[in-house]
Amino acid sequence: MDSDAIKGHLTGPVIRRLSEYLLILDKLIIEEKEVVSSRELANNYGNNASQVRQDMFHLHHTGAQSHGYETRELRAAIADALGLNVYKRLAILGVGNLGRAIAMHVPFEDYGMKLVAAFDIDKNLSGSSISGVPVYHTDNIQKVIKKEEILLTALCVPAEVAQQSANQVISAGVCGILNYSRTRLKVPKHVAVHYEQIICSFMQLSCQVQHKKS
Amino acid sequence: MDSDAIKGHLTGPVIRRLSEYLLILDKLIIEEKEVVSSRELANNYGNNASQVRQDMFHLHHTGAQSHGYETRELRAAIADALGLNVYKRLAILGVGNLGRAIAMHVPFEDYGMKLVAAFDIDKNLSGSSISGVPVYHTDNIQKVIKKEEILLTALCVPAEVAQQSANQVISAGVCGILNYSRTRLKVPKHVAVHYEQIICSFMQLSCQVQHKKS
DNA sequence: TAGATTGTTAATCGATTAACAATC
DNA sequence: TAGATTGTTAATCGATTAACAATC
Repeated sequence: MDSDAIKGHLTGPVIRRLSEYLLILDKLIIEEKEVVSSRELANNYGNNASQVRQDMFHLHHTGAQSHGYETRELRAAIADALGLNVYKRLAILGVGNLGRAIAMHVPFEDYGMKLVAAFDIDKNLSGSSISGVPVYHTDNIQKVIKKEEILLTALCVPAEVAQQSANQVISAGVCGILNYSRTRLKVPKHVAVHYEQIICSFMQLSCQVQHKKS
Repeated sequence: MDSDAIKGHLTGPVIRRLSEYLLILDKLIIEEKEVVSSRELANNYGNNASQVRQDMFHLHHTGAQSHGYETRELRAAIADALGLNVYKRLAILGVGNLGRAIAMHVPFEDYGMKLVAAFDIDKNLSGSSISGVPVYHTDNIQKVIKKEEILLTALCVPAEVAQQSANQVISAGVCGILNYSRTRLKVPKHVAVHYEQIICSFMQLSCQVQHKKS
């Protein structure tokens, strides 16, 4: 397969946009729209048609006629390029409000992931389930991660225990962490960490709003 | 004040990094570290010293001696540049798990914002409070937003009602929206929208992990 | 055919990194 | 002084935008 070679060339910004196009396409598909032009897609996303076409170019997606892209075909091409056809097994650490929100409302199955476990330090939660997934006590992190062959983890624990939790899941084989805890993590080079500092998004918004006014 | 002129020149990527530096500095300050070098800050954030110094340059922050930056001074300079000294009043729409998580765990007060209201369509929640903030029924959005002079809103409602909710808050005067609902919004030009598509962050992580392996 | 829209290259723009003299 | 580290300019790199021939 040369799709691996293609994927290897996608840069961060392109990957991000492709994933956002995917959501837009899914909405269009539900609306039974069969064809979409680069211009329409750009209007939806908020960029310009040139960039959309450039992104398709990176994707090597040539299945387009000269009157737009087939929504379903494009959806499949993007999903393939992002590797969503190879299901990734996922765990959530911390079943507070945030962990719960993610477990319950993020449609992992539609986008190449499968939530298979959740962990919490609260013993009252052990043995319960959320969104059809068992909640384990944090004592069992290593054992369950290995047994369930979990690759990705969302860290929704307090900052104080985040590094320790990260260490545990990494030593059990996790190689991708989405970090919602308000702290920077030290991890080995083979592990990818994405930081989702909610407060930083608020600051960014706040800062931009202010300029518009003045 | 020329601080406005400075702020106007900060670009998106710079603003984002500055806000992240702020969190790192706060950690260092708690640890009673009084001076930090561009190299140390870069190690914490995960970029390089050159970029850190370039960011300080954009900030016009010259208060540095030739053996590092005073953590407290730098903290203040960044907060000033980001406009965090002018408190922004904030509301959360949707008190589900996500809205609750944000209300309870995001330290707005430390970063120039003040949460003053929450809204939910569930009448059982009306009149209750969360994190010391009253929860109103969505029928009162316009009235309360105006009365409380709310500028920013976090949208934590289901996709189906997101556009409608956005319309309401915008017409009441909100000019910045942090959108956690899985949908694109159509808004007038004077309104800033930041998209936080959680599923897209997972896809990005998943995609990158895959390449590291192959 | 005329019109719409793509695929692709080239031009522009902006962001990151490197380099180094100046400073304490 | 020697060493560490900044401030700032220049060089590099990458991402976005523009342009337009090719296609249906």
